[in-house]
Amino acid sequence: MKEKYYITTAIAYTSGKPHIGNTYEIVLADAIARYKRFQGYDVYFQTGTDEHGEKIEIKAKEAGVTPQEFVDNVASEIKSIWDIMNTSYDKFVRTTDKQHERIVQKIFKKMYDKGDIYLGEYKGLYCVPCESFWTESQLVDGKCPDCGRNVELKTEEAYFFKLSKYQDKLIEYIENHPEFIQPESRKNEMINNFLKPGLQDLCVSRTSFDWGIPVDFDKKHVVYVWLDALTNYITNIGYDPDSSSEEFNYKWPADLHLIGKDIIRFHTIYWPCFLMSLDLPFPKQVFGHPWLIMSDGKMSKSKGNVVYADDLVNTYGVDAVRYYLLHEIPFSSDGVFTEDLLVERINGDLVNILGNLVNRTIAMGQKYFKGHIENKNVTADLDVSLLNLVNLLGDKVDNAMDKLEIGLALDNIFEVFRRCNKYIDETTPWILAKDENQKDRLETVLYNLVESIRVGAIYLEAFLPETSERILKQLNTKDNSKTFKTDLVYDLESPEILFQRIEIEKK
RNA sequence: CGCGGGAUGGAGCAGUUCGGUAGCUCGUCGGGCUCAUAACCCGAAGGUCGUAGGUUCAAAUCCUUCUCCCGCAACCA
Repeated sequence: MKEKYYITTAIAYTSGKPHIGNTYEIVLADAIARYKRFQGYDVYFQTGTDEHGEKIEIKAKEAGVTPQEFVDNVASEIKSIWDIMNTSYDKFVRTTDKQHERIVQKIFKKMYDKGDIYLGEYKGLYCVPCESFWTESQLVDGKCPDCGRNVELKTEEAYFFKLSKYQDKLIEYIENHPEFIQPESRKNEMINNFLKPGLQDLCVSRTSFDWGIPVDFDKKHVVYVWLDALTNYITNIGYDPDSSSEEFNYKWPADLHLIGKDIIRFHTIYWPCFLMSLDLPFPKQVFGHPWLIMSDGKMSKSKGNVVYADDLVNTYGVDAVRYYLLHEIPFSSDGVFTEDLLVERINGDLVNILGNLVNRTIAMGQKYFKGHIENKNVTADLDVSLLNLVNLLGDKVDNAMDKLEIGLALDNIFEVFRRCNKYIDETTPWILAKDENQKDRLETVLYNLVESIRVGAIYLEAFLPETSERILKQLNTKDNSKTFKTDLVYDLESPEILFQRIEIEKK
């Protein structure tokens, strides 16, 4: 029986089209999900959209459509970008799904009955013309950051969740489970900034707008933000406060919540407290990934430096963009995006190292043996270091992926391709080809190359699925073993360019 | 003194847990090769490892000072 692995992305807020930075998360999750499947796990990979809230209500009004029409449009746009990126999610969930709404209402009721949710008053600094609440720190010179006018203290009836009730248990859990929050530096932020000073109770309903899930026993309230959004991780796999499904018991707890570093607080404080209230176990790990930023800082519409994934894919191809995202963004600090760097990675790694290697190897196979390659076992000492490297690849990539070091995993795979290029120079097949007595040695050399490339391509699947498939198709093999085999027989297809060089003037 | 992370050849990074020849990718320069997408392979130059001090036979690595950069500091997702 395969072990299950439940991975999620955060659900994307449907306020507009996601840019390349927002797209990073789904690609990262996809690489992890694909790799886990490759390792034999029974993977369930969930993503989706967060569709309620005042901001959406306003945007819809501006666009002259109903909120539902608005989110339908944006959700399908988001889904299409996830598909363009060739991501292998198992389920795309939406917070406007009827099933989700019904269970959220039951969860709210259960927490209320238990005494974890109570009716209180939300006090905030309110800007009347903008109809918005602000916090002290958001104000600019004590005035509304949007319109610059004065704000007033306003109170609104609201339901609150008793975060304070659970904070001690949460601190204890986080201290005892260092792997829970990744990267670890984020753990300190949570403990020092929020948990140690003491948690304030969280506002979980609003009466000032309508676009949300109604509180069924108090209809003028809608469920506010996090209780609606975070619960998507359980409502879509069969959780029910009365009786959860077998599917739920199998899948929960999630193995990994992959989220942006900006919402770590909600996932490592609010979410565990909600789960304690429902007597459910915590997700095993929450990874707050860094961002892809532009050379002049964070991507934003006001800066006019926004880049979209679909545009890049149209120009450079899906695997080139995936490679860039997965390779260039470090584990714990932000990665920078420039088109020059993207082109450099494409030409340097995908074209020169990988594409050219596959091309020259297959071309030689065709030229010298009409594509038919067997292992003639005429070995030499210098073969050993290539074969060793290939056979160590699995451990290295497993290791890197366990630590969520995706860029390192890719480096390990490319190390094999680099080594293959070197092996060609070491063995000089074109010289062997001139000597009829060396024919079997030549075929052995080509076999070693083809087989090494095959293993590399097998490992590439999680990261560059399309490229992996194209390589294996050119090698014309169905064998998917993860180590160097000595007894395969190849009938190579004709060589085909994997990645086209990007000429500088083209950009 | 709010909390935390970081500063390593031209660029981007690894190495710091358990002190002992400073490593990788790109770039530059020189050479080799010609199977291949002017790709590939080899070699060289280039670093006071932010600053000042301390511990030690020995410090990028341990301790302390200072400087600079970044993240977080609660109901916006």
